[in-house]
Amino acid sequence: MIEFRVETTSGIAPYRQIAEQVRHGLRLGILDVGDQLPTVKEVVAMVAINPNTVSKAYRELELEGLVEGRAGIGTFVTRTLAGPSLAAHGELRRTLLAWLESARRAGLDDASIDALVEHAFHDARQDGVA
Amino acid sequence: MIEFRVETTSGIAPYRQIAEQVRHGLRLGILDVGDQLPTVKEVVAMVAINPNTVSKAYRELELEGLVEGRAGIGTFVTRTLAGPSLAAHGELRRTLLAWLESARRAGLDDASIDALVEHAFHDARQDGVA
Amino acid sequence: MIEFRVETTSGIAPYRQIAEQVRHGLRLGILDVGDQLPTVKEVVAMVAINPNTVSKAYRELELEGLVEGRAGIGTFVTRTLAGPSLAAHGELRRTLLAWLESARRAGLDDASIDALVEHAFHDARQDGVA
Amino acid sequence: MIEFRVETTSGIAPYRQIAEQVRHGLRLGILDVGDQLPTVKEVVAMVAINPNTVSKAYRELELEGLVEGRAGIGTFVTRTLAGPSLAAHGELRRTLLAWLESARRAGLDDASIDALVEHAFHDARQDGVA
DNA sequence: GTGGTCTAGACCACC
DNA sequence: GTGGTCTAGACCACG
Repeated sequence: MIEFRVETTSGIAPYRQIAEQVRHGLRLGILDVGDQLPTVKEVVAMVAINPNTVSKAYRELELEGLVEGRAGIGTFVTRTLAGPSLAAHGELRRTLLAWLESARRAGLDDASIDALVEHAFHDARQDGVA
Repeated sequence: MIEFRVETTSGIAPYRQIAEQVRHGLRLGILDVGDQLPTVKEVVAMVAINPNTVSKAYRELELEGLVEGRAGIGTFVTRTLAGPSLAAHGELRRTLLAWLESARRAGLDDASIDALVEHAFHDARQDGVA
Repeated sequence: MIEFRVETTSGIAPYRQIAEQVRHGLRLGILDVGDQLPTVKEVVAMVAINPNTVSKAYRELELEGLVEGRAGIGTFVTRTLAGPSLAAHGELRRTLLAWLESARRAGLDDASIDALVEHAFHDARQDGVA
Repeated sequence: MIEFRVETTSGIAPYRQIAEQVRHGLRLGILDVGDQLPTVKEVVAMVAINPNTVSKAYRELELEGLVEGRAGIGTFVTRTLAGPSLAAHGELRRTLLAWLESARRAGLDDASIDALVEHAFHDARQDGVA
């Protein structure tokens, strides 16, 4: 069962965080077609937010055609976002974690790592576009 | 001169995006003590947002003691966030860009890369905490 | 300015009725790119429903990429659904109204006309599919 | 035997869709006094919904005095909604299908046809009322 | 003032 | 019990 976390200090609307975490799960193969999402009540118990906020996230995913709510049963995945590249994730993940470890050893804290990553990715995308 | 970008679709308040980009610049050594931030007018010309929004971002940074507004002149950096680890950034950045390149070659699109990175980092932090 | 109507007896959720009427307007050329939708408050004054219900309709349209809400200004059309067939609408509309008139003269009430239309259209779609 | 269809995406409660389709049948002469409706089990096999939902639709029709449930046997039509205009339906239907065909030839898709029909009918009723 | 979001509580439809 | 919807009231970000 996928687990949700909500950072109230991030400035990102909780319903967006929930929806994004589902999309990430679909992309990483953690969630697959037919899987059931936690019920609204279960999410509420998990992260202490209002049921309507969870419903809003699920409704948005439903409009995107990713999940389907079935009254009285729950909400289920109807489409995955995982591509053929999924097989490569394991190796990439290992390399990335190794990089993270080296950054930590070099004395970078989480905020610095975030800054470095976001900056590098932004530049790379610019290059890709150019 | 630091450049700002604002993603209106991200769901993050524009003033937060501006402030965060300044903090990143301070952390990465792109901005240093004494440097002048773009004036409100310059930012407005750069990213097409309301001047009040820019002022709000600068005010927040001033409250954090990172910058100082001098009436009629501009806003200046008073404190940096770059640590001793700054020297290691160049090498880390190169390795990270290489990783990014390998992810692209493996067929991952931006969204998948985001998902992978966020997931790996979250796990790593959990481990660190544990 | 497009006008909304909400039938509370139809069994269709009001927010769906609002959204559908906007889509129809986009399809019939009544609404075009750049046009402003009524503000939430104006709609509330028009049809006496809760502001949140209107927001829900507009948000759904925004997720579909049809409109864009700009804080402090209003909600604006960003994409039309009108196709090249738009030019033919005038003539088709006239013929359809003539048919309606003949049905009325033959003694059909609104309910019978609805039944006849829905039945004919359903059959026609089946044939089209087959 | 009348056939039912249920659109789960329409936002209309399934029990309303079933009941409405029976009323349409009564209006178009497809169902007549004495005819038996499909049993709940048959409907369930036809459209894959919960038996309770079918029962609710039949109960509503019974309250309207249109059908009568006979325990252990089935549900039977007790009143028709077809008027004297029924004789004219054939010709009207043919003309309507011809109109539909011309709309298709003009390049309109189903959604555009829906928009045009609903808009024209709404206007016509307004005129009639006025 | 406008849209965006969250909370709280309620009712309905479906299983 | 589960999701879907509406109402009411509140706060925030933006212009």
